[in-house]
Amino acid sequence: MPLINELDDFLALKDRFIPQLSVDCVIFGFHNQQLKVLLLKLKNLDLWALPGGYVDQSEGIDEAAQRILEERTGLRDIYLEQFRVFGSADRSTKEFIQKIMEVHRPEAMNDSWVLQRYVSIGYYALVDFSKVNPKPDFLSESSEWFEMKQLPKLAFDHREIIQKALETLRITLDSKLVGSNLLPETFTMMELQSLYETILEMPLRRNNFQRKMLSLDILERVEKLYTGAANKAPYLYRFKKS
Amino acid sequence: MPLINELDDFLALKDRFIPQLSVDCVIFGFHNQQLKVLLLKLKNLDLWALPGGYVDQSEGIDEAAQRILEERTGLRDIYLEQFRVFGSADRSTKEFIQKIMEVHRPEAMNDSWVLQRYVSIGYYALVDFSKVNPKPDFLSESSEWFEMKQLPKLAFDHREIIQKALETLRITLDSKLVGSNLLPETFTMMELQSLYETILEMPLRRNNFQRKMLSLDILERVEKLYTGAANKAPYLYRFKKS
DNA sequence: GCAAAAGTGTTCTCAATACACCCATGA
DNA sequence: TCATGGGTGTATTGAGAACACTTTTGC
Repeated sequence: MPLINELDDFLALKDRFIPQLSVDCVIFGFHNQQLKVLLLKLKNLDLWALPGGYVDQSEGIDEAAQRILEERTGLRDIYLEQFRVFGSADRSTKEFIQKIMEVHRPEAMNDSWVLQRYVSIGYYALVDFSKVNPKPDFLSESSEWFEMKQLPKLAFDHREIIQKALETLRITLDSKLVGSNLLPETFTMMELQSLYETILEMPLRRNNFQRKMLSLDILERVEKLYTGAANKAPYLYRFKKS
Repeated sequence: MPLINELDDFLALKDRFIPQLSVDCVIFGFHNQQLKVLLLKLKNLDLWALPGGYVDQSEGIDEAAQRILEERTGLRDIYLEQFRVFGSADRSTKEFIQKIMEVHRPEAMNDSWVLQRYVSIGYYALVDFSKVNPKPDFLSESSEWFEMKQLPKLAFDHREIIQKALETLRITLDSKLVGSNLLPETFTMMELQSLYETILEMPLRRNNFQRKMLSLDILERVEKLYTGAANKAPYLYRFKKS
């Protein structure tokens, strides 16, 4: 069984990683006017989890997060932001790891290094939904996008981590040019506004939003987009390089 | 020699702590119109360092930071904020720890757990300067306040950590009621303004500053302060409880 | 009374808001 | 030509900046 081999191989890597330290990534995407998060379905369990991993002894924590992201999405040089460390004494990681290991290798459970208490560094990532090619890791059977509003049953304290990531995203929304990472190359003003409304969870005024965005001098107009609808064709925009 | 015993005792604590994870605290105080940072002078070295420590297996990271702060300042329930993790692969911790250990126990150097690579969680703390009773730890011979503008030679990447802490403090200045932690119980408007000017490193207009602070509805006037100077006596203010 | 610093009033500016209008598109 | 949604013009509001003025204190 390849599954067991993979787990054994992984458990043998103990010395490669910094012990009791993990990285969890909240990967945000935007699709169909919805803010989405990429989650992994744990094998044989009715539980989902954030993409995560460990920090190799020879790599920095940011590189570890980039590597984990690349492994789960196929994308390089993703926009990434460290936002908080989760390290309270009563983080319920052990119970979940036990559950996971029971499914795979009950006999290896007692002395494994993964059963220790963990401190986890939270990162959030912004990706172009359409470019992501989700890949589950060896502990999970699938990888799917979920709407922020309809998250499934989550393992560990991952619901809290997602919540904190979203709060951070909201606070830094204006200063971080979030759109340039979450939207495709070109987009309409309505899509950009919809993104902001979704993140902030509040309606914005169409005309004022447009004026404000244009006044920031970060967008340039491309051609018009003819959808076939019986109304004025909107311009497509793109973020300026510089 | 008590010094050596203390170090040996400490090195024997290996299993109590989460390995390769440390906490560094940037303790800000305000005195004589100056923003200050509390630093420790490493024994027999011309180097200063931030108060720091390790996370006990049974405590959360926030509690660890609180414990470290209490040990170095004598104060409980300090205002504390996690601001960033420092974990790049090339953090120059090993060289410094070697220097420190050479001074104390050159023969214990090779296999010690403190010589490993470390990931450090940065916290900043805001304290009432006048209430702090600085105490050095067993690796340091003294504990002193330094002006932000005149920091001494610092070990590790502690200069960078202090810099990042200050940047975070600046950004969150308006939303965090910084004054209520850095100033004594009562203070003049001029002192509050001076604090803001020091943190922001920019002059503010006296009259506009006063109006803005009063309009926030977080201050209450106490009695006037008669200094003996030949001018109008300023009111003393205090932060409202609520 | 005078200098010095505290406190208040008033205008100006600019950006965010709100409301209104014009433009393009396909049926 | 009409409904629909995109784009722009303009009045209003409010916070912050800039300037001026009044008040209090000890000499």
